[in-house]
Amino acid sequence: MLKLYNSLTRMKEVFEPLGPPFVGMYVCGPTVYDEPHLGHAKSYISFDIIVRFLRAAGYRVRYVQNITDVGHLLDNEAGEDRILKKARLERLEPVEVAQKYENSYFRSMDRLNNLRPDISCRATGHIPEMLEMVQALIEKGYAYEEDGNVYFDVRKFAGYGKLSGRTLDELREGVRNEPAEGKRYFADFALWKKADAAHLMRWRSVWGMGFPGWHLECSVMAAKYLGESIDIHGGGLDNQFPHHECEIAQSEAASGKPFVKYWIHNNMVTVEGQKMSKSLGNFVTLGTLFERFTPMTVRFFVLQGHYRSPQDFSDQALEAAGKGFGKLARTISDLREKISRVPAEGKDVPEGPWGEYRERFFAFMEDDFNTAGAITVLFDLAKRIHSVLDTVPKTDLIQAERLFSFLSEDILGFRFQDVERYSSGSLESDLIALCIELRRECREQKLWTLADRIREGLMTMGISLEDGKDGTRWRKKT
RNA sequence: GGCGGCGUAGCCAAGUGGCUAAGGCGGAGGUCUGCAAAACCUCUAUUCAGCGGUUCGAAUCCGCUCGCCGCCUCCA
Repeated sequence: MLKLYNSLTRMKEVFEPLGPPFVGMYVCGPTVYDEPHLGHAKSYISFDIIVRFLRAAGYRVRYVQNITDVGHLLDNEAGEDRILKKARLERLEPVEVAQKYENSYFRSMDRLNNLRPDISCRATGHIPEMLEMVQALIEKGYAYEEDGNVYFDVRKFAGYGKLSGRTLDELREGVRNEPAEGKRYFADFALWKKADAAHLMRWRSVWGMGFPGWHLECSVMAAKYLGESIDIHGGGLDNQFPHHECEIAQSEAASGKPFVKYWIHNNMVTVEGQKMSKSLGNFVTLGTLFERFTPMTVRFFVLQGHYRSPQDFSDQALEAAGKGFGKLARTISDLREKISRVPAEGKDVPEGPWGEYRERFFAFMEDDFNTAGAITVLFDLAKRIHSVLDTVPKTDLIQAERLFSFLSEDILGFRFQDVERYSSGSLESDLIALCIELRRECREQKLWTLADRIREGLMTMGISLEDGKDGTRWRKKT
């Protein structure tokens, strides 16, 4: 029985999808105006785990993620948005900026081994649908037009504030900026903004040339691909208000139906104890991070925390995570060597001698995706496997490999080939075999210094040697 | 200022009313080994920021204090 924390009710609830076995899940994607960073890693790994686990639990998930490639205003008076600003700075078309960073985003997500969404949809590809929703909201009396801008009238929507737990009065106290011209009420938000010719990304509408408000794309694309009521909507905690609050208002006002059954928000990251921001100069892109830590180390690190807890990225913590991950990687490597078998696709879930571990793993995952707890089961299993590696029947080891692979690769999304051997018969493996043979002869003649030089030399090339009873084995250093 | 969250060993971190407070990293000792590495075994928080309260019983609930963080119409 899967329980998950619903931000809407602020409680853990039993997961009961609207139309099992199907699950519709929408996750707010990136605004593609810059390189992906640490926050994206934590966020999208967290949601990847949710998709993977739901599938492992038997659900048929449709995972939709948007790409925000259109105009959201910066604070400045020029009315410039992030993408347009970047386009000006890099001397690119806005579409080129969006494409460039979308590519970069997916490259990084691929390296983290996050599954691609089933539908990746761009805001700019859904302008007609957005215009329809704005029109519908005006016709139903939830929105009004003022000089080419269209605003949502939050006082008409009774539930405004239910997600973030704020009342309009509380919101008013927190107001720091003067409301924009033309708004009837301070909390009203833009559905459509007019744009002059200097604004490169603009579209024709019955209210004149303009561009859509930020919140609109998610309401429209979620409805288009998942229906008016969806099971799960995910995103960063920083988007809970106002973005998701506004999505609810638009969608529910337009459809008259509940928009989302379960809201899931992941928490934020800090860097060496500080908020990550460009102004503090501690902004870490994934490209930079991957120069120092492997994507799997980052994935392991993220999963050792909980998605609803904040997480601090520090060198010390990442290094520790890398070592821990290496231990898991060696386990499956040892296991596969022992059973002379590469992992099969579509593996079964054994009920046999390892069933207890599977149950414990699932119990953690079913409790609001407690990946940290699930990983402890993996370590227990690894320890058990190593203890019995030379004593139990091969059939048991085959089952162990299937289970370990199912839990760690399929569900947690780890990828272990980094520590596996070069394919046999390759130049590398032949050369390494030669070194090992030469070292063996040195050792027979007790030429320890020379033998150690060979071992250390290989070590500096990232190859570690391990002497065992059955001879020397080697593997790529993790 | 308003709203919300967090504070668990040297580091990371799970646990949110009741057996001996998971696990990883690090550290100590041991088995194995020419030495290593890997693996395995043992040990490493009388205690969960502090103080007070509720309870037969609290890291877990309540109050206050201290510290840190997020949101308040850019942000995963």
